[in-house]
Amino acid sequence: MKNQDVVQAKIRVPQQGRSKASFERMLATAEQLMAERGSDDFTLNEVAKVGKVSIGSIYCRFDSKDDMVHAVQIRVLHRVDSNMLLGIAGVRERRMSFEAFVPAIVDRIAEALREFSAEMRPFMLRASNDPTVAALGKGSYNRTATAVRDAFLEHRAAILHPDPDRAVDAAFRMLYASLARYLGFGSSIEAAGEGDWTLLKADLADMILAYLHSASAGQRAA
Amino acid sequence: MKNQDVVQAKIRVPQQGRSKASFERMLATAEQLMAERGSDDFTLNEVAKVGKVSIGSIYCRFDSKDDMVHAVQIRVLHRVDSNMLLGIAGVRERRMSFEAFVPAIVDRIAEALREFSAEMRPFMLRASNDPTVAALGKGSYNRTATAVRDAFLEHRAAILHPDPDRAVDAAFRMLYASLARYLGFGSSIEAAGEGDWTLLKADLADMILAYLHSASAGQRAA
Amino acid sequence: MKNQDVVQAKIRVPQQGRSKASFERMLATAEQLMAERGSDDFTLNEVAKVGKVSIGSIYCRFDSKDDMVHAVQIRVLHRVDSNMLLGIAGVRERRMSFEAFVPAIVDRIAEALREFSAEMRPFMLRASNDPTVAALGKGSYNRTATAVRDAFLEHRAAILHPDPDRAVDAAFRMLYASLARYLGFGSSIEAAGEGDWTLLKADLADMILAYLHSASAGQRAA
Amino acid sequence: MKNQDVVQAKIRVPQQGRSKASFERMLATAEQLMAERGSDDFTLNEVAKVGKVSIGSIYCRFDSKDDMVHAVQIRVLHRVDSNMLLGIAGVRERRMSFEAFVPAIVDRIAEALREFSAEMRPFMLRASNDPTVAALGKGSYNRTATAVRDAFLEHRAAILHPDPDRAVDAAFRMLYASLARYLGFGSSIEAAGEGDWTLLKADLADMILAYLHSASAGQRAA
DNA sequence: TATGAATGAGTATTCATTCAT
DNA sequence: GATGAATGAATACTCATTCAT
Repeated sequence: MKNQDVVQAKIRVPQQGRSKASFERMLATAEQLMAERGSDDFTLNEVAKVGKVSIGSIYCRFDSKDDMVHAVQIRVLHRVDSNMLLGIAGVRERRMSFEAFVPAIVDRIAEALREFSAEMRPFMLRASNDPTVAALGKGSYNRTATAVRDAFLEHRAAILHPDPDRAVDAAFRMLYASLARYLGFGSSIEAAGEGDWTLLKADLADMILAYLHSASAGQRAA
Repeated sequence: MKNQDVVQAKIRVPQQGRSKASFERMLATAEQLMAERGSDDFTLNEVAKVGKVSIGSIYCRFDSKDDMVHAVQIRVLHRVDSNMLLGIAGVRERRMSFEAFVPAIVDRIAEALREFSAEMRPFMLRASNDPTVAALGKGSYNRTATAVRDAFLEHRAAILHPDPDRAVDAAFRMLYASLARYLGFGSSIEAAGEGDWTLLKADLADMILAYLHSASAGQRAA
Repeated sequence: MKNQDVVQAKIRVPQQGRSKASFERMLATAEQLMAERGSDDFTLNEVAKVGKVSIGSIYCRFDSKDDMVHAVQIRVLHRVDSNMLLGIAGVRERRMSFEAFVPAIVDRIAEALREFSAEMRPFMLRASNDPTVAALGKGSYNRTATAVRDAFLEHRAAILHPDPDRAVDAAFRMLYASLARYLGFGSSIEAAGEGDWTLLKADLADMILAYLHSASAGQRAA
Repeated sequence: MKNQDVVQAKIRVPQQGRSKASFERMLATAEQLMAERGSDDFTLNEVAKVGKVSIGSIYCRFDSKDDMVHAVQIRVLHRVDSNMLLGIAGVRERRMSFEAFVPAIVDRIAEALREFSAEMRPFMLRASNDPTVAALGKGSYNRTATAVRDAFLEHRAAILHPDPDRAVDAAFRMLYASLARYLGFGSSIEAAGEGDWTLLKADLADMILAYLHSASAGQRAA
């Protein structure tokens, strides 16, 4: 939240029709170029040309290319967040048994990430060198993490693990890391796309279920 | 294996003392610059200056900057591989119970990656845009994966999961993804370093143990 | 004609005053540097410095140094062509006897080439390695060749050679080669400037006259 | 003659077997590379690699790359000169009528140039920027010119032109320029290779014959 | 004498950013 | 506000020449 404010302060969002339209075109074009290339190496001249806006207009809205990238990221994360949060809420509403809930929510999270993987990848890579991108990404991650935690804890009774809160967090973190890696979000990308997506989701659900069901765990924890 | 040969063909490795020393200095300098910055955006003039070699000397050894980066990666992966494989072998030799073995090997893998995380990170990021880097990284990953699989399957009797081979693969993949993410290997880096390293290792060991012990899994597999 | 279009497509010609002026300065500077050196080995930094434009401005107009060279060539050839074609038309209008016409047109062609020899030389040399330069040069050559042929064939009655069309072509080719060589257009340049220009023109006129007047020729033709 | 001496002073020609062989290999390799590329843009590293000599050896023999190019040129011109002079002598010995002699000597000169066109072209182009190359070329040209003049003047009686010496010079110059241009020796190369070689030779012979036979010429001379 | 590794000035080209219109 | 031409620092790469061994 706070981060978005920091970023938005550097961006001049127009209210009027014509300006608004060209502002949207800038952001959409930059997003498209990044998604196509899988990285942030687009030039502002490309945005100007493809988006039919002038370089000057871009600098009229943003103080720098970095600010533009951040604005695009915010745009993308808005979509990711609503898709993700709505999806999680949808699963929650189905009021399934824990054994049915786990694969369902794993699937929901996996599909939400997959749907936006092309748009998110450039930011994942950039995050290592750009603290603002990292912070914005972390914000989105946290929103999802919270929603997932709440959904899991509705099934607190079914979780045999001695420390349910911590176990749910660990499970989500593992889930997110595994999905992100498969989707090629930069990490150890060499293995991206390897294996079968459906099997991956099944295995991850199995793991989470086994982990949260296991009563013996936690003994070894520090 | 084959990939390393392909790459090494593009590099002229000197045998004699003086040349060898300056060749090493080039690679060490490039590695250092990349590790410091966390990315591959160093310039050859920097390498020349810091490493006290001339631009010409660099081009005497490598056909391009890309080839130099690949040579650095090979150098790093050699160290990673020996550390990792020796570590895994060391754990195997201790002939522990499965319950002791799992945290031990998790710890070993985690520490091997952590030791080289600064050196590996730039290549993880570059892999998305450079197929050679991706292939070299995959080679290293596969060598570790094989050693880990073999070590786990020595405990085949303790694995209740209906398909031990697949389960071990899935567990390793999950483990690697989680560690890589924590170490900031590009993937969803926004969460890198979050949480406690010791706790993470414990949780991952718990998950793997619970997963491989669980007999009910696999029912959902395709 | 077509070649010029192809080349001009790669060049962004400004229309407005200020831009136009700096664009002209680039071309004029490049032309001047080439003419001074007698070859195409100028650098873009020289053009930038001497022409008081920035490197970036140059790349704003041309995609590459090659494209700039081609643009300069087109500029030079425009001047050569108009001078040449007007000169030939001027000779034609004087409606002289064939014996007066031949030295007159030889002189006209010779002087047109001589006037632009410094500007043309760099392109003559570059033509061997640059197909676009060769094609542009050929275009200009052909325009002159056609005009010359037409002018000679107005005197068809005076040409005793059994195949007037072929003879006129051969005569023009010989004339062009001899003048180009004298002017140092690369060919066997070692002899450039040797002898007297006025005498050369007289001798060439004599040769052409003798050749076109000779009725016995062509017997040996294949 | 004098020029060759000047050049040879900068070259250290070895006398002993092994050195001599590698010296020859340098020159032959450089010549081959130039003939293949049609220009002088080879690198000394290429000569070292292809010719299996070391860079150091090259600089042991020559003070600079330029000196090496000049040595190659001398080597080529030796071959051109002997071929040309022997050919001309051969034609002379056949003691033909003037009408048979002219096409015969034109053919001889044309074929001699054609045989060595690939080897000579790089030097023709370089002559514009390298006075030594120009001077060496001029020496060779002059040796041929003298031999040709002498051969023609054996037929002095058949030459009706009022100034036979000057006419023969002019005819040779025109002949050489036309052949050089056809063979692509840099000059107005755009037209190189255009038309038919056999027809070109026939036309040139016709022109020379007509010119030397014509009694009316010279009236217009200054 | 022979070797070939090392040198480094020099080149074309890119691109975020500025600013006159 | 809007435009897009202009800027110029920065970068990968070349190659004749030197010199330690």
